[in-house]
Amino acid sequence: MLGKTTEYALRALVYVYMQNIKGKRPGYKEISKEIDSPEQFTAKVLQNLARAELVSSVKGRGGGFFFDEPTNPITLFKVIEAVEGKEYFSKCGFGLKRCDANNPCPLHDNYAPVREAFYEMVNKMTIQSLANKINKHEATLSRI
Amino acid sequence: MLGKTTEYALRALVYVYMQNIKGKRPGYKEISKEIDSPEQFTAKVLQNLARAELVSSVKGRGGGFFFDEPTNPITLFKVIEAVEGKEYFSKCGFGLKRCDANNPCPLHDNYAPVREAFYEMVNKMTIQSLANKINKHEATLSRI
DNA sequence: ATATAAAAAGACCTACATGTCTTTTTATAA
DNA sequence: TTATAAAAAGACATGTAGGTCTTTTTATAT
Repeated sequence: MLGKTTEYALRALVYVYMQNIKGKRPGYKEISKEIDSPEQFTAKVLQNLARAELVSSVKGRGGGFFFDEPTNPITLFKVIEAVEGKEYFSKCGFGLKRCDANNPCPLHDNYAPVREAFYEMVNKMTIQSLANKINKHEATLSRI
Repeated sequence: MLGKTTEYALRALVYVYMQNIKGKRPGYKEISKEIDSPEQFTAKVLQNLARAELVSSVKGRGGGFFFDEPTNPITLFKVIEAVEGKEYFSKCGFGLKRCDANNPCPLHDNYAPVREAFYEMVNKMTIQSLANKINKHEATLSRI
């Protein structure tokens, strides 16, 4: 359902947060190696996330990516919105230009609750909560 | 969530079924006009659906698209599978190669029920049930 | 038989997501 | 103050979904 770019973004931010907790600021080379993503493309994705102010970065020796306020939770929704665009959760599943409760497509009534469940899930889950699961060994970031 | 190609496929099949009920076999020109999709591309999508045996066609004068056994319901799942590929409902939402209940990604537990709800929905809904909603004026096929 | 109207087929094109390479900028260590 | 290590930036390349055009095949009406 999500594009590869969004997958890289999520994995990268989770890794950055996990390293930040340890007092480190990883660079894109380290990040891409750890999350198994294309190096240069990952750098670009992180640049875009930095521009969208979802993560911070410092250039130069000892630089890297980090969260300015690690306690300020970043929902997956914010990441999806930044990468996939604002319409991701609003466009009609049947492809109609105008589709709402008043003028529904034949999928509308059944599709809406599914999309709503997805929406609520990504608004509940955060980069921090994903990282915590990994730290508690309840989940993994590795692709092996 | 679904690609444009799948949207065209669903709208086209619903239209074909609605015309079949009236004893007609619409061609791709008529279909694309009615569902507001690109003519030649719609022809291709319908050819692929015919190859996948989700719809039948006859060439030549008076030809067009139709369902061999209109009473045999076609789930949206079958259409999605044919257009998007078999992995659509199985690939990991976090991008991990191996991700299951035993070796979960940090999204897994929360993502699985959302995907399951989508899966059940598209297995319950059929081309016929969508068409019936339109015939009962409970929904519309038009993009206006 | 022939003309016609339709789908089938396949070459080609376009836009965008994905990915790579090179150069520039900048912060810090030495 | 110079060298270095890092991100930023942007040009370039590739892959794939989406879309168009032309030719071929075939069923049917005449």
